[in-house]
Amino acid sequence: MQDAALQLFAAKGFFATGIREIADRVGVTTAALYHYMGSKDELLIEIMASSMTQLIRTAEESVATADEPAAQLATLVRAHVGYHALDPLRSMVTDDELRALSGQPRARIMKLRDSYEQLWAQTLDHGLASGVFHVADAKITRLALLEMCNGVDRWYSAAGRMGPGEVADLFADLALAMVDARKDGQPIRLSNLGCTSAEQVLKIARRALQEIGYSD
Amino acid sequence: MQDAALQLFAAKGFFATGIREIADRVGVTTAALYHYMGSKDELLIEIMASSMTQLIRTAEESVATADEPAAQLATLVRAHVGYHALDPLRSMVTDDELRALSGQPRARIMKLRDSYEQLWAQTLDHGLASGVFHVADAKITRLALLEMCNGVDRWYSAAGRMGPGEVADLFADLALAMVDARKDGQPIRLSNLGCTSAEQVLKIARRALQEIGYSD
Amino acid sequence: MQDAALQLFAAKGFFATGIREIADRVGVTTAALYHYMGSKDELLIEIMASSMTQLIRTAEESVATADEPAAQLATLVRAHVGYHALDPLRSMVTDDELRALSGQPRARIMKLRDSYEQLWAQTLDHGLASGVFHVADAKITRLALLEMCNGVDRWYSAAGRMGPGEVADLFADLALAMVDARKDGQPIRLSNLGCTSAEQVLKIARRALQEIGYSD
Amino acid sequence: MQDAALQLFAAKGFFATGIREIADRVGVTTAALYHYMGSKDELLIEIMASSMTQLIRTAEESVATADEPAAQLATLVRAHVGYHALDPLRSMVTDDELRALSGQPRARIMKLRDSYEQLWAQTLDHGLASGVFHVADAKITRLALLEMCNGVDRWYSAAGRMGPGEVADLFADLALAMVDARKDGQPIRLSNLGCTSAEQVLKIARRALQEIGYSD
DNA sequence: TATGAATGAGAGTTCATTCAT
DNA sequence: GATGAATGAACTCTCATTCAT
Repeated sequence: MQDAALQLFAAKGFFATGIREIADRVGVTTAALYHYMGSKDELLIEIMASSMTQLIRTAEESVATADEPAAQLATLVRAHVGYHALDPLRSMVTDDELRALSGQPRARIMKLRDSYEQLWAQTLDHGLASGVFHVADAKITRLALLEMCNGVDRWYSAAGRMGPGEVADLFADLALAMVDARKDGQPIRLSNLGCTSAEQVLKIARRALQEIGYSD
Repeated sequence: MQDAALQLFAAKGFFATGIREIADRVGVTTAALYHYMGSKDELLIEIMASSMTQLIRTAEESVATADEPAAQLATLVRAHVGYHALDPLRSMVTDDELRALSGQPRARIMKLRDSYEQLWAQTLDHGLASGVFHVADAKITRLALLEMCNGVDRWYSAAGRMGPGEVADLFADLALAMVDARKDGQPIRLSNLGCTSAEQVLKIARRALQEIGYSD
Repeated sequence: MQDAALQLFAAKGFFATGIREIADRVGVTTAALYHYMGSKDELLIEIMASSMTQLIRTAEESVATADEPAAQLATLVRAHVGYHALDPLRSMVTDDELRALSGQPRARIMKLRDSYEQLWAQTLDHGLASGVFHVADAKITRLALLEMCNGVDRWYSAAGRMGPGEVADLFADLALAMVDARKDGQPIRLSNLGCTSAEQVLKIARRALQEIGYSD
Repeated sequence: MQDAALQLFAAKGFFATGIREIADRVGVTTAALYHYMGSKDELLIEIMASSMTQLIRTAEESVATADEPAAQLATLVRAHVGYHALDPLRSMVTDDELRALSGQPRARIMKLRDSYEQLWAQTLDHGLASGVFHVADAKITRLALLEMCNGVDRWYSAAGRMGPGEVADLFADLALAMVDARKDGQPIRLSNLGCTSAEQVLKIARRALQEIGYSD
C-alpha cells in the first residue's frame, strides 16, 4: 500500500493521485485501504517522516566514520546521493510534496528537514574553521550543494549507465571542488583523501531504507 | 489573471489551486475567467511555454556575448540564475508542474526544455573539446550543474541579503570550479576571466521576462 | 430547498436524510444545492435558528397584548400551540434535531431555547407572585406545560377535525387548570377571562412564520 | 451490549451511532457483536419492543390496583412517569426512534404503542362516563396528557432534586386538574383520593424494567 | 467464540466547465 | 462582456455487514 502510494505520488503528485488509483494498484477496494491507513494525508506524512528520519540516520552514521572535514563532506554527499539514488521515488516525494501538508504535520517534517540541513551547515563550518574549505559565501554554497544533490532523484535511474556508488563518488568530487578543499595548497579529491569507498556508506543507506519498506 | 494564477500555482501547486481562487484573487467570477482563458490547463501551458521560451532566448542572447568556453559557461550560469532569481515563482511553476500536463502540451514543454539543455551540453562539450574544462563525466556534471542552478528559485528571495547579480556571480564561480576550468594550469574564475559584469545579462533577462508579464 | 429539507428532516430525521434526496425533491443536482447553501449542517442550523427566533418574537408580541398573569399564560400557550400547529414540521425539526448539532451552532440554538423558556418562567413567576396561580412546584409545572405544548407538533394535522385556534384554546384552558388559576376563589378559564380570541395570536404567528418561508 | 447501545442511541440517536462505537464501548470487535445480535436494526427493535411491552405490563398491573376512575388515572400517570423517570434513556429511545424503523418492525412497535394508548383512552372514557372527569375534548385531553408525561424522560435526572415518586405524584395531581376530576362538586386530588402511595407503583415499574436489563 | 480483513454502497462535498440571459 | 445558475464527474471517507480462519 505504501509502495503503491509512493509510486503514484512520485509519478503524478499527491493531489493528482486518487485513493481509488492506489486501491486499484494494490488490488483492493478503497474501503479496505482504510483498514491499514488513517487517511490519504497520513499516508504521505508517514512516507515523508520515515524517509527524512532514515536519511538523517544514514547521514549521521556515515559522517561518524570520517574524522576530518574533507572526508566528512565527501561522506555526507555520498550518503545523500546514495540514499536518493537507491530510492529516488521516496526521495522525490519527500522533497516535493511538503506543500501538500499543513499545520502540525507540515511543521513536523520541516523540523526534520531543518535538523538535516544543520548537519550540512556544521560540516561546512567545520571545514571553513579549520581552513580546509575556501568559499565566497557559506550559506549560498550550502544551498548550492544541497540543491545539486537533491536533484539526483529527479534524473537518476537504476536502469542507467551508473550505479549509486559511482554517482555518489562523482558528486563527492564535485562538492570538494565547490568548497575548494585544499591541504598544503593541493586540491583535495577523493583520490587523495584516503577515505573508505562509497560501498560502506551505501550499506548504511540500504539498511536504513529497508526499515521503511525498501527492498532490493 | 496570469499573475494571479502564477502566484497560486507557485504557492500551492497546480492541482491544489482552484479556479475559484484565481477568480477571487482577480476579482471576477469564474465564468468571466473563461472569457480570457481557454482552460485551467492552457493557463499553465502558457505560463510554462512562455517562461521556457524566454529563458532560452535569454540564454542564447547572453551566451552570444561571450567568445570562449569559460566565459560562455559563466554567462550561461549567470543567465539561468539571474532569470530564476528575478522571477522565482514563474521558474518554480515551470520547473515543478510538468507532471500536471500530458499529451501534446507536455511534449511541447519537454521539447523546449530539451532544447534548452542542449545549450548547456554544447557549452560543456565546447569547453571539454578545447581542453579548458576537465570533468570525470560530462553528462553527470551537466545534470549536477543544472539542478544546482534550478534550485535557486526554491530558496531565493528578493527580500534577502543578496541581489540576483551577486548570486549569479557566486554560482558562476561554483560552476567554473565544478568543471575545473583551467588555462595554462591556472584555475579560471570570474576574477581572471575578463568577462563583462552580471548586470548585462540581467538586463537581457529582465527584458525577456517583461514580455511575458513580469514587472519591476 | 429549505422547504424540501424541512419535509425530509421532519419525516426521516436529519441523519437519515441524504442531500441527494433533497436535491431530487428540488429537482436539481447536489452540486446545484451547494450554490444556495453552505452545508447540510448549515441548512439545519438556519431552519432551527429562524424557527426559534420567530417563535420567541411571536410569544413576546402576543404576551404584550395581555396585562394580567392568567391572560398572559393563556396567550403564551395560544402562541406556542398556534405556532406549532401552523407549521408542525418546522417545529418538530427544531425540537428534535438539536443533538444533530455540536459546538457553536448547538450553543447558539440552546441559547435561543433558554431565552424562550425564560418567557414561560417569568409568566409563571408573575402569576405565582400575584397569588393568581397555585402550584406545588413551579419548575416541574413549567416543564410539564412546555412538554405538553411541544407535543402538539407530534400529532397535529391540518387535515384533522380542528383548526390551530381551537386546539390553542383547549390547551390554554388545560394550562389554566394546571396552574390552578383562581380569582376570588373562582377558577379562571378562557370563558371568564375577557381576553381576546385566539385569532389575534394566530395572526402574529402566521406573519412571523411567513418571514421564514411559510406559506398558506 | 444492549446497555451500550441504549446509552449511545439515547445520547446521539440511532443513525448517528455507529456499531463501531457500540463495539468499542462493549470492548469487543464489531464482528463479535454480530455473534450476539442480528443487526443494528434488530438491536433497536428489541430495545423498543421490550420497553413498550414492560411499560404496558407496568401500566396494566398498576391500574388493576385502583378501582375508581380518578385513582385509576392517577395510577396510570404515576406508572408512566415512574417508568420514564426510572429509566429515561430507554424511554427516550423508545419514544424518539420510531422513524428509524420501517415495514414490519415499525408496525409492530406502533401496534404496541396503540394498545398502550388504549389504556389511557379507556381510563379517560371511564371517568367521563361516570361523570367524574369533565373535559372539553376527550381526544385532545388524552394527547395533552400523554405528551406531558412522555416529556419526563427528556428532562428528568436521577441526580436532580426529586426522586421518581415525587415527580410521579406531582404529575398525577396535574393530570387530575387537567381532567377536572370532581366528586360532589369538590376537586379530587391525590390528597383526598385515599389511594396507595407512589412507591407501590414504582415497585412494579422497577421489577418490569429489571426483566429487560435495568439495574439499580 | 472471536477476529482481521475485506466489501459494496453511499455519505457529504468540491471540481472545472458550460450556457442562457 | 459578464453573470448566476447549473451540471456530471470525481473526490475522500464511513457505513453496516460478511466470512475465512
